[in-house]
This record gives sequence, structure tokens and C-alpha cells, in this order.
Amino acid sequence: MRKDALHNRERLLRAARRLFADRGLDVPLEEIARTAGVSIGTLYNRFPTRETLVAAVFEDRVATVAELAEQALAADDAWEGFVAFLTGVCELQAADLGYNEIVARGATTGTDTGYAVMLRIVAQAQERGALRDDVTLEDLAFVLWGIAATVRATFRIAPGAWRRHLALTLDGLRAGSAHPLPAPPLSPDQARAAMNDCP
Amino acid sequence: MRKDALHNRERLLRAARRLFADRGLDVPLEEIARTAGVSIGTLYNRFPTRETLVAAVFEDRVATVAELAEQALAADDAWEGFVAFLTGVCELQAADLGYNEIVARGATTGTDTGYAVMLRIVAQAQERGALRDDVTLEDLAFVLWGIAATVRATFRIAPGAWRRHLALTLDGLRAGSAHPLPAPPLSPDQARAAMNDCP
DNA sequence: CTCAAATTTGAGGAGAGCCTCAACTTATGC
DNA sequence: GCATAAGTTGAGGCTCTCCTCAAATTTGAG
Repeated sequence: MRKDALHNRERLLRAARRLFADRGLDVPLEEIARTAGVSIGTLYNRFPTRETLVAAVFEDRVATVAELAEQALAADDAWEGFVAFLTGVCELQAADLGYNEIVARGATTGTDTGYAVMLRIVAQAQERGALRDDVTLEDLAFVLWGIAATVRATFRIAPGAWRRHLALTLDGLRAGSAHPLPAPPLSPDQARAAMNDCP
Repeated sequence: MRKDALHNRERLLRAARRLFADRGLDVPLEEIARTAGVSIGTLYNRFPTRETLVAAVFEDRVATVAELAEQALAADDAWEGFVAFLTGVCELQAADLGYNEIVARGATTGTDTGYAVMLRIVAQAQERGALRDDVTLEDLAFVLWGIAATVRATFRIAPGAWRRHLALTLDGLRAGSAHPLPAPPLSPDQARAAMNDCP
């Protein structure tokens, strides 16, 4: 790749990172190009679709979440680890509206490795008697999804307000507070499908 | 109002009711007019803005929710009443994607009477020791908001799946399972603002 | 320095929706 | 019936965003 091309790529990523974080994933591509000081044509040269650009911008988050997961699994107290993981994911969302929308569109459960790690977190927390036995990873995904809505809503007005919502939800997830659940859990495929073509 | 005008108004409302329920509030107005067998100009004659149309279509829901609230307040078991109210609101959403989006845009907390009634439900459930003392109506609005996301996602694929999410959440709201909350609650105005200009 | 390959550029076509308004049609009181 | 106010119509202008492509420019190997 030629050096000017690489340079423009960097400028585009910087601009996109900033705009996605502040205004979400639906910023007009033309605006990203303008902010980067580059023409719309160049943007399309480097990133043929919006999706490729989004993927490039949020590439690093995959590693960050994996790291959070490792820490959760290594924690002495299973419940603390579990809470720290969920809190960490929410903090990522609270720091970046774009990442929030990625979660809100179900991309989290999309990656296979991410899925596997989260399964282990749930399993460990349940084995150690911290997390109620009847929840599945899919339940958790929806619960987290709901909190994502609160994170997004309070993004500007009251950063940190989502911590209350998370705390309330966690109190319902503790092993001690379990009451019978009224319906069978969703299969992984069903959950993925539901989140991906959410109206 | 002339009789043909009234007739067209009815046809428009019928079409809008159906399309909003199936596809949400963002259906193109031209499509509503076409479905109603009427021109776009007529739609604009009857309903100058999308908002007036939406308001007319969902007018009846206000009464329905008030009724649910009355039943909740009259219940013998305070917790049962509280649960029935939340369940009822979710069922309304599950039956109508348009109403789901209205809730998801925070219009529920908008009406003053609705607000007052919900305050009474919360207060009563807390006085009778069923609902944990540290939650506010605003907390509840966000929680319900989160569940609305699940209702919307599972709308087609797994109707009823949201009942699990609601049940988990309720287990966190019971008086018995309360652990300290990490942040101060939002004021009513803050909550309203957060929901109304949610990015 | 030269030139071909790589890259950039931005005007413009395409599609979706919103909304208006001047010309036409219909209901209704007299 | 008739006049007229009320109502309907839909083509067309407007805005926004996406995306393409032929012409102009830049890079870097030889």
C-alpha cells in the first residue's frame, strides 16, 4: 500500500473513531470523509462499505473484552468477577456511543471466541454458586442489551446512572434471589436471530 | 367535518393502526395513505404531522394502561398487583410494535396522569413491603425500557421470550433481594430528558 | 528524470421520504 | 338544482444520504 494511502487510512480511522464515539454508528460517511480532510471517493477506496470501516475502528475492543473476561475468570470471588465483567462491558459502552450501538445490534454474541469466553464466565459463576442456575448466556445477552439502552439514554445527561440499572439487574441474577422462570430459554441461534433482525 | 372526510379519517386510522403494529412507527406515510386507499395529500389534510397520526392511533392505550393501574392498586397481594401491571404493559408492547416504540421513546412517563398513577403503584408496593425501598419510579422506567428492547427483538421469533427477562428483573426488584445501589437516582426531569433525546 | 501504476477527487445519478399547492371533485345548505 | 365551501389529488420540489466513475494527480521503481 502506498504511503499516502496509508496516511489517509489513518486519518479516516481517527475521524471515524471520534465521530462514532460521539454520535453513534449512523454518522454520514460524507461527514467522516470531510472531517478526515479527504474526499468521499477516498473513503470508499479504503473502506468499500460502512461495515468494513466500523470493523476497523472497533477492532481493538475484541481484545479488550477478552482481557476483561480473563480477569473475570481469574477472580477469587466468582460473583465479584462476574460483576466486574458486566461492569466493564457497560463502561466500554458508556465511553463510546458507537460501541454501545454495536452491542445493541448484537455483534457481541457474534464472534465465536467471545461467545465461548462468555459461556465459561457464566458456567464458572454458576458452578461456584454465585449466579443462579437457571439463567443462560442468552438471557444474559438480553439483560445486557436492556442495560445498553439505559447507557445510551443517560450517555450525556447522567453518565453513571446506568450503574443503578445494572445493580438492580444483578440483584435478580444472584443465586440467592432466584424464583422460577416462566418460559424456556432461547437457543443461541434464536437469540442471535432476534438481535440481528430486530425491527 | 364532512362525511367523506370522516370516512377517509377512519380508513387512514385503520391502515395506520395495522402498519404501526406490524412494522413500527417509522412506516412511510405514503404507504399508509396507499394502504388506506387515499392520496398522500389527504393524509396531510387529516393529520398535519406524523405525531398527530400516532397520537390518534394510540389514544386508546392511555385508558388501557389506566385500567391496568387500577387493577394493580386494587389487588390483594401488593406484589402480585405490581407484577400484573408490569406484565400488562409488556403484553401491550408485545402485541403492537408501534406501542413498543412509543414506550421505547419515553412517551409513557410523558402524560401527567399516567405518571401520577404509576407513582401510586410504586408507593403502595413499597409501603406494603413487597417492592424494595430504594427504587424510584425513574428506575422502573429504565428497567421497563430495557425489557421493551427484548420485547421488540423477540417480537417475531419468540413471542413470550420477554417473560424470562421480566422475571429475572422482578427478582431484582423484590424487597428481599435488595443490595445497596451504587448511585443516586435520577430526578423525574432527568429521566424524561434522557429518554426523550436518547441518541 | 520518466512513466506506469496507484490513488484521489468531486460532480452527479439514484433512491427514499417528506411535504406543498394549484387544479379538480364532491358534499351540503338553501 | 346550484352555488360554494370543504375536500381530494398527485406530480413535483426539496433534502438527505449512498455510491460510482472518468479525469486529474501523486507516488516510487527503474
